[in-house]
Amino acid sequence: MAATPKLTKETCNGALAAIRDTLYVLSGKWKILLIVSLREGPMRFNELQRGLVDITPKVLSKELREMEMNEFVVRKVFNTVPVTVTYELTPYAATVFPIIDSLREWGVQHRERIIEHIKQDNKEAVEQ
Amino acid sequence: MAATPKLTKETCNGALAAIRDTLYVLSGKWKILLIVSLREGPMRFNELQRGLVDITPKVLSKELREMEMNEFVVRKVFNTVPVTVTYELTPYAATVFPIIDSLREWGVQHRERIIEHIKQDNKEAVEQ
DNA sequence: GATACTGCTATCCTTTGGGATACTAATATC
DNA sequence: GATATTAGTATCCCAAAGGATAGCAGTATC
Repeated sequence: MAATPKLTKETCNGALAAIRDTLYVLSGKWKILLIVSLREGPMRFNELQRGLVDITPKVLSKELREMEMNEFVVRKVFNTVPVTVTYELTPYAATVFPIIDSLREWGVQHRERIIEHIKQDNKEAVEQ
Repeated sequence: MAATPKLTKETCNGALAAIRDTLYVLSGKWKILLIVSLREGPMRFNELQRGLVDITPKVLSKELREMEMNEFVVRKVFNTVPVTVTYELTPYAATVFPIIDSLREWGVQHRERIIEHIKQDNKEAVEQ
């Protein structure tokens, strides 16, 4: 685990470039959410679609194709009737878990903070 | 620091919601990059614009306004001639540093991996 | 023969994020 | 009086992301 470098103009520019790279690969509304879903295990196309309410097949298929190209998922076709296709995470996808976990943790705490704010506001409103 | 919960359907849905929240707050092309820039210290509008090449004043001003609303930055106006305005991170902004660091680290390693791939490809091409 | 299931693709359309360019007020400096 | 500086705003515009809807191939089941 690399330590956070001291922040100078140069390391800042390096950080900006690295972060741009990451955001580019994980771009779009769905890729991160798909990885989260697939952490439960391999899933079929329709399962993924039902899990992520509101994603249309067109978009789902596009995102999955991009994730295949980036070696995040492997697509496996099974000779059943009707065919089943599963998508599963690669070991490389596991390298983004730290990102996902930090996003999740922050989201949880952010929501708690918002709720606290609302409680505060209500209290102040009653006191007046 | 919360441990990563075991992944079940329920925790997965909770994770999805939390991550959606986070992505919503950090949405847009620039907010994360602005936080990275401001980690060096308070900066003025034009400094930020020059630092993030290609951001237009319209977009910069919009992003900064949203970040102010989310309590990520504080805007300070100084009575100089001409006026100077600085933006600086709040303590709350520091809570997203773990996200930023994970994005940066992944980006660095991803780039190294890509370069390795290219080297491999060249080697194989020569061997044939 | 109609319907259902799988995993998609095709077409069309809308939204919106964000870029380009120009412009403002207020003062100081040349 | 022209120009530069600050921190923006105003207006227009465009490309891309993504949603809505329909449909297809292949087989099984009712």
